[in-house]
Amino acid sequence: MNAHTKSCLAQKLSHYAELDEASLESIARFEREEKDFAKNDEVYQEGDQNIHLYVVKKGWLYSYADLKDGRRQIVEIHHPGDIVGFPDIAFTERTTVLRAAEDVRLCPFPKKDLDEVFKRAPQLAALLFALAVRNQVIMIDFLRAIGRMSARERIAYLLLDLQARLRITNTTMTTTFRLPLNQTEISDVLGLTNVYVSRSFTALEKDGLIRRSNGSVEILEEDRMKRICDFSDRHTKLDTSWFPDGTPVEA
Amino acid sequence: MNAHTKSCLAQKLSHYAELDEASLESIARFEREEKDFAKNDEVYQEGDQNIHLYVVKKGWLYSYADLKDGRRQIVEIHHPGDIVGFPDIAFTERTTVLRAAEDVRLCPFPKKDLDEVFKRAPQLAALLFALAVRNQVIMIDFLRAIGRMSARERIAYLLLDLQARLRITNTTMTTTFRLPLNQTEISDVLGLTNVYVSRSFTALEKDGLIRRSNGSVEILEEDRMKRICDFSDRHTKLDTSWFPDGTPVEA
DNA sequence: CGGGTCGTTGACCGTGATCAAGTAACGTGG
DNA sequence: CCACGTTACTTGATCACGGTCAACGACCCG
Repeated sequence: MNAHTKSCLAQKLSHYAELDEASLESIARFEREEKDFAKNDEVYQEGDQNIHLYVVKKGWLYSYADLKDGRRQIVEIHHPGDIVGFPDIAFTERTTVLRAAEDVRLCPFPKKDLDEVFKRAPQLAALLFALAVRNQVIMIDFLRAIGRMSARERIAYLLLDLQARLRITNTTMTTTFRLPLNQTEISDVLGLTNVYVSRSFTALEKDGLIRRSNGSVEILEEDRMKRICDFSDRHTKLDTSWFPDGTPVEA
Repeated sequence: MNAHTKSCLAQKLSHYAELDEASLESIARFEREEKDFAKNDEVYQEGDQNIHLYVVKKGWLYSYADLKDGRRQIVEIHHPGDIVGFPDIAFTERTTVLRAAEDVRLCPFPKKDLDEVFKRAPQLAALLFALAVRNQVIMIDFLRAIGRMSARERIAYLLLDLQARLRITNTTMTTTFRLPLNQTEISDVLGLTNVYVSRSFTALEKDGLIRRSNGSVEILEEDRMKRICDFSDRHTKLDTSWFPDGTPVEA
């Protein structure tokens, strides 16, 4: 693969900063290998050795944590262009399970590759750092949603969040998007039950806020939705002014 | 300040890796300035310009996010030796409010200082990166707690988490620690109400799991507590094997 | 056609929220 | 010294959001 052919990852990262040569080369190295997984496959388990990171090429996945008694919390949803596995690089073992929400294609690469990034591509290192901490902000927002919002508000929040994330790579996207998660999975994202997700979805639909049709969601009243759950988009803007070298840009 | 006098921050970071010269110098630069804040002072507000990071020298603080209707979620508790503000460095504005839980002393330093770290001290950059992503794991654990645990379990979780964190810098600590948060604040951490925190605390005490006396908590049955909430310590171990240079150590 | 998954709907229940009153500890000023 | 406000915690009574259990229909695929 040519370092200048923009992969899904390069495209997502370029959205935030004009990448220098060293950075582009590193990214290309991340995507040398490809591996496919079927829907519901579990790429790794909690407790597995933790050697690789994964670039998502195609399809949605999610990471979840179990309680011993079977309760489950989905803690992150992964889309094409995301790098999966960062939270675990500080540990030798996986702390969550990674499962394919549909058929997916991943690019595994060893986390040891990162030391090269830190030594040779400080700009990319800074960008990865920025994305890692941004993820934390996104999780903070989710914490707030799960800790303090009603079921309806949480669903509104999730839909708006997904929409904002998908808009980064798909700039033409309007208000409709595919949602390849069933209601049990959604309930595990939001700390609810599948039954109550169903009821809340129906309620939102009756209120004219959204419309559903076979696996897709349309957000009809974005503004009202945003007011319901006090939504703020953390995805489109990133402050890169403190980055070293390269030609940092405000995206 | 001499780069080799171990500050609270240097001490915490050294716990994870043997720091090289460049790294120690950077750390010293972080702590040039000192500033005191009184209990309940708000160091910064949501929406403030976001120029500084802070090293905590003394006292507890917490970061919280508000909903418009007054509901509040505390998303992180900060202890001496922590660096506060990382989640926001990817943004130009603050996404949370930082408030002093008691009288505190902070060392503000400009986030622009980080570009030097990325260029000159790749080892420290990697460590900060590791700590940032570890934070994400800690938040994942909290998400799971708030999304899927009962009130009692959440309180058990919080107490064990605090204990594990305090043990990093205070290795002599046994089972008792000071808890300078009132029950309303605890309820805002755990997504409960102050009333129910009170009831759950009383219940845990009646069960013989903990004991309380004026602002301190003693964990009487650590093992049983851990089983209740399926606790795993994310604080003591860190995988530094992928770090560049320096002399990485497994702590 | 039969079996699977998924979403919906109903009836009932329980955890934890809400509202409210009461107590204890503390500092303040007279 | 006491009257006072304030803040923190506790306890009780009631309520509601969302959980639980169960039945049913739609759809898909073999």
